[in-house]
Amino acid sequence: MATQATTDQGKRTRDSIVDAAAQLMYTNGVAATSLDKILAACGAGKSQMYHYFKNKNQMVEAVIERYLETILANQPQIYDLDSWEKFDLWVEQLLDIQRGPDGPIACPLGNLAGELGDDEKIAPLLDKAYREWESHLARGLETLRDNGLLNADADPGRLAQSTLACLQGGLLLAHVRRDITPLVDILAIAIANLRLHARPQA
Amino acid sequence: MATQATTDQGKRTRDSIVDAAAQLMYTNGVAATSLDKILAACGAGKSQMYHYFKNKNQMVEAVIERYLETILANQPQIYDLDSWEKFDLWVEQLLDIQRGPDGPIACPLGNLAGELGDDEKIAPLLDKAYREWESHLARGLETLRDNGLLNADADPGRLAQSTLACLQGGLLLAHVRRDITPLVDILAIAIANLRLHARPQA
DNA sequence: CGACCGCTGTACCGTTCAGTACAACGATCG
DNA sequence: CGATCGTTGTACTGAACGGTACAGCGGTCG
Repeated sequence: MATQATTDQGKRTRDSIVDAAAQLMYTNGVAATSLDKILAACGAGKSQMYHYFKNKNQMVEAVIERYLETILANQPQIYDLDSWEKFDLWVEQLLDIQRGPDGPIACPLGNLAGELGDDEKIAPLLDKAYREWESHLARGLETLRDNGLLNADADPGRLAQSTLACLQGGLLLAHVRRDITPLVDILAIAIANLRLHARPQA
Repeated sequence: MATQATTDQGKRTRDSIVDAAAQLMYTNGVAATSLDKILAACGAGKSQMYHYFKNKNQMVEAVIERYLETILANQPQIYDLDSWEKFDLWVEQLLDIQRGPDGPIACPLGNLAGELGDDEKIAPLLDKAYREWESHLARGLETLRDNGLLNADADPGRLAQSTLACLQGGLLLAHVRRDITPLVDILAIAIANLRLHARPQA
């Protein structure tokens, strides 16, 4: 039980289960997403699901990983933050996604954080996912600092944390409000706050 | 069915049901909070619950109202924002709550927004609650503007929205992380952003 | 005092849930 | 060709779910 997929066929099956679960849980929440609905959505059977996952909780863990992968894949600019202009581009990339046809979309990690933030097992995994996300921002800021674009006494980790918090709040409010204005505004604030620590150029 | 409470006894019963539901739903999420658990927690019977509420969904609506009331009651300073110092006090009040024994606590509205943000019935109610919360901040900023402390061209509504977004993001991250640092930092950013629009004093 | 009505207790219903049991498929490899 | 093993289909279980039915309580007021 809870075996790892070894064949290509198995990997495909496992992946399609996680995909279906990720989509349904994003839209309806974890508790409201039954295993039967997931399996119906991807055409798999229950024995397959319990072949790859010990239980529903372990599937949620896989879904969290999937969320993080998707999030980072949707903002490739985050891997290339070596100038202030790149940070602007990163923000533009985020906003472009939100301006897409699916309207303002929430952060799937944030959704889970709301529902499962007090779950002793899940909360640390969400924290871990957020930290990885944040680490890419921190690395960008370190690059800026190393290139003399950021003050030496600025704390990249803490600035990255604040920037992520801004993003989360903006996404949450934009989603509930069905309007990206709060996200646009708060990202501008986040970037302006970062630039407060810009090193004056010679 | 779904009658309004008329006697004091009835009001007490209804209140205790909403209280129990609010607490359990905050901790475990809406879907994971069964009616039986709620009723067991407050000692009421099922007939009582269905006497005051049409169904579980309508109870969630009552819980949202309760959340807003509790939130505002916990930050009375929000009703008295007529100087920049009062904004600082408001932030201090928020942080004091978070430094309390229950550790970093999430925003109950934010929790529901994560789980039910795509629910056609619930999302507008959350939006409405957030707007009322935000309106108190906006009114404070308008007061500042009328008193010549805020630039005339600043938009109190939009600034209030950004401030609330900061607060939400900070609360979310602080809760998942079990550390209020992100909240402290982002509230400082939020206030600094507001003060950017302070009118230079003569 | 008796009819009314807001309130309460309890037993019950059909459905859905997470999880289990178990047999069988099909490719690979000795 | 037959054993093995990753994989899959189907049928099932006991518990928990939201919601209903209905009788009975206990004040108030005509």
